[in-house]
Amino acid sequence: MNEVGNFFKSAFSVDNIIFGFDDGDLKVLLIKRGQEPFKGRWALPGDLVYPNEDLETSANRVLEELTGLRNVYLEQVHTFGAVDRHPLGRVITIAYFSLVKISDFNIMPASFAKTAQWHSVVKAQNTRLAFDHNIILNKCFQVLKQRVRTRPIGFELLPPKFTLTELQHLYEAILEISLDKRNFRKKILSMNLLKDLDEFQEGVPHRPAKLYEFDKERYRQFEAEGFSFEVKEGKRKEKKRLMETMGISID
Amino acid sequence: MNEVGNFFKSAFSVDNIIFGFDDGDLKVLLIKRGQEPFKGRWALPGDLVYPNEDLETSANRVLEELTGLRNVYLEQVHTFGAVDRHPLGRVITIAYFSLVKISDFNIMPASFAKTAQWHSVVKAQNTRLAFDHNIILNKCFQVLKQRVRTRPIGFELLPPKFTLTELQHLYEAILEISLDKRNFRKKILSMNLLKDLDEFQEGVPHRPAKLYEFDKERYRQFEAEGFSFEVKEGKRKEKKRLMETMGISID
DNA sequence: TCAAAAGTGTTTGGGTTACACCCATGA
DNA sequence: TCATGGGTGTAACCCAAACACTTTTGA
Repeated sequence: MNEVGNFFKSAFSVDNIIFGFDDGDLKVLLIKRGQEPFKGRWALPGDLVYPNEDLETSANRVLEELTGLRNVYLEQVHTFGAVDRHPLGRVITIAYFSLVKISDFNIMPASFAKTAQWHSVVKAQNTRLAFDHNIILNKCFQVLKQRVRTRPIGFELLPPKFTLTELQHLYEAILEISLDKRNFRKKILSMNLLKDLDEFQEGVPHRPAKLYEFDKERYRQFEAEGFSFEVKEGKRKEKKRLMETMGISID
Repeated sequence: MNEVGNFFKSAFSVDNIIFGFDDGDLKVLLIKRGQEPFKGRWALPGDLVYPNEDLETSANRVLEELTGLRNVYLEQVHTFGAVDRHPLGRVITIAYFSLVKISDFNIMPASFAKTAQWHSVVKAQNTRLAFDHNIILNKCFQVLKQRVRTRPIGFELLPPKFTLTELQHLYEAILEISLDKRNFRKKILSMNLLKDLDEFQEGVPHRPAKLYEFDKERYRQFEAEGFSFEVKEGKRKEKKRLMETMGISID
């Protein structure tokens, strides 16, 4: 058996499903494979895990090498290990997803564009990706959907300042449902996770919307309390869930 | 050693966190390690994944070799891969949890008792287990807690016929909260997942409770529909969540 | 008759849902 | 003045939560 054959006898990799939001659409960052197997196909960015590297470190490295970004939201989703998932040997892969602000990508190096490209998640799901990456993408999207209902992580995908409508469109894109504007605003604002900046959009051909900022401090506070908060007066519930549902309950 | 050789030195295993319920207490099946490292310590059952074996197959094998049981609830939870988690080399482990009926263990082989033993989950958490198994157990318990709120899987831990009180105690043990009897019964029965057997407990020193059976057929139906169901009359919600919360919302 | 657990209904409040019109801006 | 999206309130309903006494059985 040759070198490559030995190499792939048994190995593990990470794949990092990088989600972004732009143009009212949820996107995923894919890489065009330059070599076999699956040369020319789009694939999820990933790499073998280095011997001296924790899994999460590895997932972060994949992200940073590709985008230059650090300290983004990262979550382990699932490990895929079907015997035949890699044509060259036994490779299991640990899938993570990241949430990034596409606005940060303005500073991307030129070399980037050659191989990496944002794709609409829905379209990518209907494209034949390399390896078992369709399955992985589906699973990550499904977990993202669920996560967004129970934790206020949507902000990770938006620029620092955003409007409520942008936020609503984000939730609609992820959940693939439409939400009622008034109810959405009531709920989001009642969470007290947004700072009203008293600034407004500029250069829009309509009434400019108010800009908000995510209150990271308050988020950390909620995080510590498991995303629920004390109710001041009411004697009914001791704690109140922070999110849950965020609209109509369809899974 | 060269790069390739380093990659080759790694291995992956599965650990199967086997939960059971008995005596009003949530239990986990642990193994006493017979050799180094961690000789004499309690550990989660697990094994290296065979080259020609899918991960889930491997987790099922660990369960079957230990207990003889097949076709039990099994779910992948998380993959642990800290560089130093195994003293003998780089071994990442994919953690699964299983839900079994302890009543099935009456037929266990005698050899079983030597090494495997049920432990209260809470006590096990406060015991120093082998490797990073405390972390793994905690994570699995946490996921079980969450899962039990959103899917009717509690039945997997009970004998085929059970009383509503037993079911309530199960939920209380998993969620580590106390539940209101009347509200619990209302909610559980409203799900229509229980068959009233019109049978009763025997030989108990008090009024015998009615026995119920889990309606597997209806469960599969719900599963297909994503654990929500159509509401007949009401025009407010098209679909209604099946579970969620099951009591007081504390995480 | 006593202990022990089974079994059972109603009220209340908070949160989710449904729903429609006027406002501010740039073109 | 027109098009475009921004922004706002209220009523109905549903469900979670709170809560206590009677019943049945074996000892």
